[in-house]
Amino acid sequence: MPLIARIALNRPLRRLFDYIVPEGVQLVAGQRVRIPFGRQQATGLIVQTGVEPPPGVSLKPVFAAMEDWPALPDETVNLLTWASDYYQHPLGECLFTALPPALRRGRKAEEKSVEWWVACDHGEPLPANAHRQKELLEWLRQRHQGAAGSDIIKAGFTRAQLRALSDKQLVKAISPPVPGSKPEAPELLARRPTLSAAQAAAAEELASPREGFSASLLYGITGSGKTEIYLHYLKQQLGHDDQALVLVPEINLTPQTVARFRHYFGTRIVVWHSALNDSERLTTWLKIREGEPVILIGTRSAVLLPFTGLRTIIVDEEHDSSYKQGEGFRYSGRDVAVYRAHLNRCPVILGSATPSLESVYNAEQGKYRLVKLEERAGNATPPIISLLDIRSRPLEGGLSRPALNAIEQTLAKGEQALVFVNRRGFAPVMMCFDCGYMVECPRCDTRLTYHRRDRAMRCHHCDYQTAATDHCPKCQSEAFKPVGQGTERTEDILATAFPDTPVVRVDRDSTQRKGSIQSILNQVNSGKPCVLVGTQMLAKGHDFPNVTLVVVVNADGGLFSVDFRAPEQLIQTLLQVSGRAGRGTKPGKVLVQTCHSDHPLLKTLCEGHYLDIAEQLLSEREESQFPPFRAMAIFRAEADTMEKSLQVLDAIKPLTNAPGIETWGPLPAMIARRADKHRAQLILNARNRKRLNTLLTGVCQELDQRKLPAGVKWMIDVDPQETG
DNA sequence: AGCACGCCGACT
DNA sequence: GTCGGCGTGCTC
Repeated sequence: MPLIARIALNRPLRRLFDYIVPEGVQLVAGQRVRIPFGRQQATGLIVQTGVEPPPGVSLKPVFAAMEDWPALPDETVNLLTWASDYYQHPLGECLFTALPPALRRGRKAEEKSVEWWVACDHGEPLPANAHRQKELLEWLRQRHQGAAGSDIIKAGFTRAQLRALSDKQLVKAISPPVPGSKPEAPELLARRPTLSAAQAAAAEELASPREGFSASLLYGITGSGKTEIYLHYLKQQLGHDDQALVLVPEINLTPQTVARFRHYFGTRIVVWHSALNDSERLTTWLKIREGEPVILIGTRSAVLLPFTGLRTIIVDEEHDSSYKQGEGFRYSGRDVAVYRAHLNRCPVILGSATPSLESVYNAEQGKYRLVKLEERAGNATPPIISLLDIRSRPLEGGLSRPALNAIEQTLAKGEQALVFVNRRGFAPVMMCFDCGYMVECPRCDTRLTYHRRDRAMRCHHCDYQTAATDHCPKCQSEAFKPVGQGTERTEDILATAFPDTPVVRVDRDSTQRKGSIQSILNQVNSGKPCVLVGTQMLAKGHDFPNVTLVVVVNADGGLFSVDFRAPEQLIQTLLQVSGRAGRGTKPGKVLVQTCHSDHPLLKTLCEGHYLDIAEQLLSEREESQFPPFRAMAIFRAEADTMEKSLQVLDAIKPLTNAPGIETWGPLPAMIARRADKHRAQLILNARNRKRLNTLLTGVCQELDQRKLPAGVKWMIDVDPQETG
């Protein structure tokens, strides 16, 4: 009786495949194998061995194991098996997300051997005109250990120069020195962040890894210094052989953040984010897999890496919606982190100034330990927030007279102002003032956004873009102008109003070039009066000590949205951006322009205590039976016609008919057509999460067997972030 | 996802 | 008469 192994492939198939384990081959769960699949070859991951062979299928044998060790340790296989079930995503695709791209594609699990060059003592003389070769030789001599070929190129030399030196036997390639983790300097190891009394008290309340699993919600107001607490915690609690994971939103993973951690932990800090190339990913992945005691700072996908000695997880800005993957394997990095801490019997710390309602609720339920830090570090005091009703006030570039006056006064005092344009709902579009036409995307149900810098109109939902025109494309009228607040227009108005002051725009367009964010930060950190204009990006993380005024151009975008999360997100954004004011010694002021100054949500915002607002929002969620009081999942469908999408969801709807589960829809998505796909959704709202999960598993099984109309793609989104 | 098999339109 | 379009079905 041959041994049978059950294998997962990186394919969108909700099933596994069985293979014969050849005589003399040892296979364990998590191991990578080469297998025949149809008439191709594929890389598979062993899920189970010693299974009953399925009746009536002739099995093929595994070609070979790709390593004699499991690429994924049991812990990681267990984590992803859970996640596959929880998020209803095929196991194979889930498991493969824990591999670096190189290993997914079937490459060997070893680093490409680096060519290492050293200078020789003797060799042929250099010609007098070979200046660069001479410089390269000098450069290499300086580094007595030698240098990797790639570093030589990075230093500005060329392959040809290296080759020329090699031909003259002035340099030679040797095997690279063993990197070996050299111990950090004792003085670095001894560094400790200095904590205020309030910070120390909060740090004290966090559970130690020795206590096994615990989840702490660190509620620390903006500017309270949560990072110092993380650093202190890791210094205090992490053993020398332990691994730790620090999750951050993509936008927060800046060189400054990493440098701050490196100051205390040196080379123990490694990073994981979308900008790494394949070989950097492989190198870091191998470190993690080999159990090197690193502290990994990473974005969402870092939570899936094959750690073997994980003893602490920190999720910074845990409320950030970018922790939820929006396509494919739609997991929440934060929620997976909590489950992983559970698996590892280790602590997880969720930090935020504006925690998600889910986490606040879990704290109330006693599932999370609530640790509060309500004092700003240093002498800073929380900013004063006030509403500025702009009904029937003339606006210039979105700014009212009182707001402009406040900016003027701030600048006159030698301080800095920040103008926040909440783009959600207010992007500049080109409109004809004669016929009312607004330029639409040909592939989506969206309006094109006007970008003045390059006179282009772009769709923010697909990659469509076109040149802006002077006339209305419909009626040829010349009364064709951008309307709505964009950062560029606001920037213009401010530049005109304050001609002697630098106006700095911070958004995706202005920071795309490498290093430009740094020059912006340098300008701001110089402390000289200036006005910062920007979107989301300004709300995150950065410390601008001389900013004492924040103006929110329009707060109303999220007030009346159909999305049940909109009010929470609005408040979080407003408080995060407010937190940019008064972080130094001078007090901060926040002006929120709105047409609804009597709106209860905005009124509570001014009273400023986030947990009270969260309480209010939670009672609204309870009343309308939304998460976290109910478990939610969405079936999404997309096809070349809306009819097909709706038809598939109509077919799914009766399958979801179960006690304790409400089904809403199907309805076209808020943006019904996106990149020429017509999208619809069916919302499931369940009293019990386990029952919902069981139901979804059954529905998926049924749908996999049914023949559905061609060309329709359906997917499940568990704990959706967006219900539009 | 790939990839092959299969059945209908414009070409050497 | 064939080359090739992408619809449908299968992969242990």
